[in-house]
Amino acid sequence: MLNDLKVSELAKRGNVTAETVRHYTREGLLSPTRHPDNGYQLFSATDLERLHFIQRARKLGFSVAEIRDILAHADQGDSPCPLVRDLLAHRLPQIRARIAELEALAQRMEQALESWQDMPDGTPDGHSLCRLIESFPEEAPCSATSSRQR
Amino acid sequence: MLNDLKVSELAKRGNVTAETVRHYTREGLLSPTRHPDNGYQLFSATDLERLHFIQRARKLGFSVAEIRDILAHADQGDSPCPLVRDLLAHRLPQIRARIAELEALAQRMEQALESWQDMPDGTPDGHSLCRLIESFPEEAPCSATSSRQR
DNA sequence: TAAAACCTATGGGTTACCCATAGGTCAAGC
DNA sequence: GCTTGACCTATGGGTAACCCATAGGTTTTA
Ligand SMILES: [Zn+2]
Ligand SMILES: [Zn+2]
Ligand SMILES: [Zn+2]
Ligand SMILES: [Zn+2]
Repeated sequence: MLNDLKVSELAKRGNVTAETVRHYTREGLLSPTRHPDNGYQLFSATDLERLHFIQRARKLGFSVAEIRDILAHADQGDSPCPLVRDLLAHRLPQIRARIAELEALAQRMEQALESWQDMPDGTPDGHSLCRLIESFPEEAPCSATSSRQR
Repeated sequence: MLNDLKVSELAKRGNVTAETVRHYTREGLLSPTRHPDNGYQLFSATDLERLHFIQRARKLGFSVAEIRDILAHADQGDSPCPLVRDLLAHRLPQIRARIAELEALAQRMEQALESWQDMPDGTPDGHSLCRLIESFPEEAPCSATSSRQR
């Protein structure tokens, strides 16, 4: 059996850093026992399965907090499936919106670089700090690029 | 003249919150004087121009730390234009890469939701926590969604 | 037996703010 | 003159998912 893995051993098998394993443990996604003599954390084969599960869920965009909730449901014998479907269905349009924001930002950046090709470097005077940047409009207070996800 | 604005007055004119003005001040982008009697921060018309400049730069994707550097160059009479061009040229491909990551994530999410339509909700047993999530591969350790920008 | 490699816990850093708290200041109305 | 509310101040904690540094104990290896 694959029992009694130490932190770095579990990390190696899961292809993550030991710090990541400790992080998931701190956040309650993994619950190792302790070696009675030295206090080292001991992970089981089940924990390795959980780690693989966590990685799959992370790759689908679930947050660590959400995965903790999903695992808590499963640990209680309660089906997490409705929660899982709901979380993903709600997150997807947010990701799409974030992509649209970043696409708009990238286009502003490209337009800036392009229009700057014809402009010489300038020295700031009393009212101009950098004509390159000032040549761009500001309109809405940059909420398009700074809004948080979720 | 528009001198001697208090925090919330400058914030209102710049269409940001007072907290944002304080944040920029803490970070060294704005340098208000102090009212000798009550210690209130006093912003000038120049600070309002700087705030507008900051917002234009934020909208082009510059970080607060980068804008502080740009302003420092300008304050020393040194042209920030080369720095500005360089920062944007380096940031753009990173934004493009981030967009590609999020696009890949969105497609995984869509594929998951689609394939889940045919799957019933399940109850976790000893080895399956959630068959929905487990029906998806893991491969690379989810670096595609968790890698930091910059 | 001593060094190398590993473990522990704690706390600070990352980004661009937001918010809560406690206490001082100012304008207006009574 | 005084209360009330709106404003100001400084401090510190929160966000997401980790990474890293430190100090000290443990295990393994030479
Ligand atoms: Zn729940
Ligand atoms: Zn499920
Ligand atoms: Zn510089
Ligand atoms: Zn310039």
